[in-house]
Amino acid sequence: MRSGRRRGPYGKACPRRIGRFLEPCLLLLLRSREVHGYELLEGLREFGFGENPVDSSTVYRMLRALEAGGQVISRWEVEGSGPPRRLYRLTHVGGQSLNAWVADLRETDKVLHHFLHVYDGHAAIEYLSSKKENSL
Amino acid sequence: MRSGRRRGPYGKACPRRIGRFLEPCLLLLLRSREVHGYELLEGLREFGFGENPVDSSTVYRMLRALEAGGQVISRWEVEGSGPPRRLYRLTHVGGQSLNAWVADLRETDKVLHHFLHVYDGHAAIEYLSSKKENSL
DNA sequence: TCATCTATGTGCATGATGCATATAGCTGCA
DNA sequence: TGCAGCTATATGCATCATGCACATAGATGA
Repeated sequence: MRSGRRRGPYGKACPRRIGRFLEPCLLLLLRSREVHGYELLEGLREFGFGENPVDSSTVYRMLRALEAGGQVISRWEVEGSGPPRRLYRLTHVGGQSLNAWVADLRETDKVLHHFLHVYDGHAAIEYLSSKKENSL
Repeated sequence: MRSGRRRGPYGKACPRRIGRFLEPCLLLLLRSREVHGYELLEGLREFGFGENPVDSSTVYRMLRALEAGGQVISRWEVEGSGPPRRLYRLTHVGGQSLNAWVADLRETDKVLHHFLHVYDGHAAIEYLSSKKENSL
């Protein structure tokens, strides 16, 4: 019980990830070139979506939402083998959004480090030292 | 637009936090002594819930859920001034849960660092180098 | 022909969380 | 005396992110 996955809010298993982490990962993967959704599913493995894979429907829906928000633009690629692919590329707005995400994620990183620092006993909990007189 | 908060999934604003980060924070704050909910609201400011405060209802509901799961135990404190307080303390199960959370959060930390590393251009995206022949 | 892989997409359910609101005791002020 | 405000806990409702089941459809190979 509780080994990498939680007794999930989502039926069987749910990874403990950063909230909406999928969005900045897609933006980052799209930064260098045009990619289609199915290929992004593979690229996401690199960012913690390997052990806890994200569902394909979530990726496709997120891509359509990003396009609706002007962060990416898509075009159909009908040539080549297999069913047609929708190729996405990042827009200027999407690049700015990625930058904003990164700024937030650096803050998240600080918070996470502080939490682990306190857990490891290297820092006291502030409200405890300021309210020590209450119960000690 | 998009400055620390998102055009929210939640009406006005929603912080980009670690998923369910509230739970391990409460467990960590309860590790050292008995605390009541209202006091935990103040202690949470230390863990990134200062700029984007968590709603009190969320904290109280989480505490009841933790108690239902045997991770904390509560008792009423009727003495003292003000309305009665429900004092919570960590159980052994809760301590184990905290340890499991920390293990997961260290993984989250690795993923986050990798993301920022790639963003800063210090690492290539793996699926790009392995599939270069596709479009380049 | 039929299974399988690639590729995209919709419908539905659930969990996490914010907002509004309720209750109630206590404090202090006018 | 009454009322505002603080402490403290709690419920109802709405919304968003996400997983699961399922649908569609071309290509490939047995």
